[in-house]
Amino acid sequence: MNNQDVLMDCALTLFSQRGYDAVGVQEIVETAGVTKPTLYHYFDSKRGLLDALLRREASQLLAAIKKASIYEGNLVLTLEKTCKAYFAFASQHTNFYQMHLSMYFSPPKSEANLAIRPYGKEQFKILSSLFIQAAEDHGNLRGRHDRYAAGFLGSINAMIGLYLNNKFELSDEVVFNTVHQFMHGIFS
Amino acid sequence: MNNQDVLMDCALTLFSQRGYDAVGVQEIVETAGVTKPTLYHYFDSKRGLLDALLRREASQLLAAIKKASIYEGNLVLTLEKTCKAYFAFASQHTNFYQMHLSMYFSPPKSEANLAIRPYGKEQFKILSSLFIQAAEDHGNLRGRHDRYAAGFLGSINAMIGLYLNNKFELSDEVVFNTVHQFMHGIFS
DNA sequence: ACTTTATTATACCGAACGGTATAATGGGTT
DNA sequence: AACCCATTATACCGTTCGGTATAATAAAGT
Repeated sequence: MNNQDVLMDCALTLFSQRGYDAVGVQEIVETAGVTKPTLYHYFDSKRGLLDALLRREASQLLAAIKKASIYEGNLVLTLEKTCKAYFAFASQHTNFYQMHLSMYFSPPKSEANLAIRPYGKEQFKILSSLFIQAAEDHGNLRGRHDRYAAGFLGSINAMIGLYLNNKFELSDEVVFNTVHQFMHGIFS
Repeated sequence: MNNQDVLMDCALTLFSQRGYDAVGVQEIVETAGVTKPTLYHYFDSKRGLLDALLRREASQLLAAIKKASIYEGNLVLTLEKTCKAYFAFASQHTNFYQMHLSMYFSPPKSEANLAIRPYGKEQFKILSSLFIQAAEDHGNLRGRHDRYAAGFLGSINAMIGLYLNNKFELSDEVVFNTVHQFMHGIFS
């Protein structure tokens, strides 16, 4: 395993637990067992390390969501696939999803938020376009794709939040419940 | 206006835009037009300033939610009142709600998260108990109060997130839609 | 054996960090 | 006028911040 990946892995662990600002470069390189110039050899700056980390991880998330959210006429099925993709990714990349969440909601002018914004926009676009496509078959959805995308993602992240706090597992049952509730509400 | 409040207001503005870690004590006192010892006279530390700020603002939010979420037999009505209380507070305390959101999702061992955790727990307890009470009238809700609390709060915060990004206003129509969608799904 | 090239270690930079010691203020009370 | 006391200003503490200059090292190619 090369030092680039070791550095990114260590940075990911530290960032996900205490945040980008609170973790110093010194601590990262000590954890990785290398020295500072090594870090600056691979990444030009602390921010460069974060960007590389996002490129490596967030692109995987986006690819998974993009693939899962292809609409083929069955909205429930597509939402379930998408929700499942989120849950699977969050389970397999727990640290990264924690960091991703914290960056997504971080203050608008913070370094972390500026770094993740493009990926957030992209994520939102993917979900929005899903609801736009679905609105062609279900006219009563029309014109609300932004709200639906935000609401659906909010529901998913609420469940992942519970998972990250060890409240429960992200089973297929939770996938079903999340989507079913989104589609039909809590009563049915 | 006394310097305590001026300091808290300035800190709030700065924290909400760039985050607790990224804002130095020096910048806070300069913005407030005072000097460092003044800050340390009123608050023992930077963290003490944050705690005082949370005491002042978050307690208002909790009080508003607590009052709005009293269940009196009509779940839809109670959820609408609660949602409206969130929206009203977020509209009137934009900066604080932005900071509150970012702290709520901040890394689990970050200073910000440790500071807001008790308020987060309390908030969650208030919403949970609402669904527990409602389950006495609606048996099919039973045993899922955690998921409902998280999901409802997630939906609310998703809308407030859109509002904070200037996507739209938090009108009564959005209150109705948010609650209605939570209760009956996106189709009806 | 020699050179090249990628990678690493040591030591340091100025600036900003959170926090504090000391003493000068200035307004109200007696 | 004398005093008190809350509040403030100046100047500084040691530490850590992100970042870098210089050179040693080690492996690979010729």
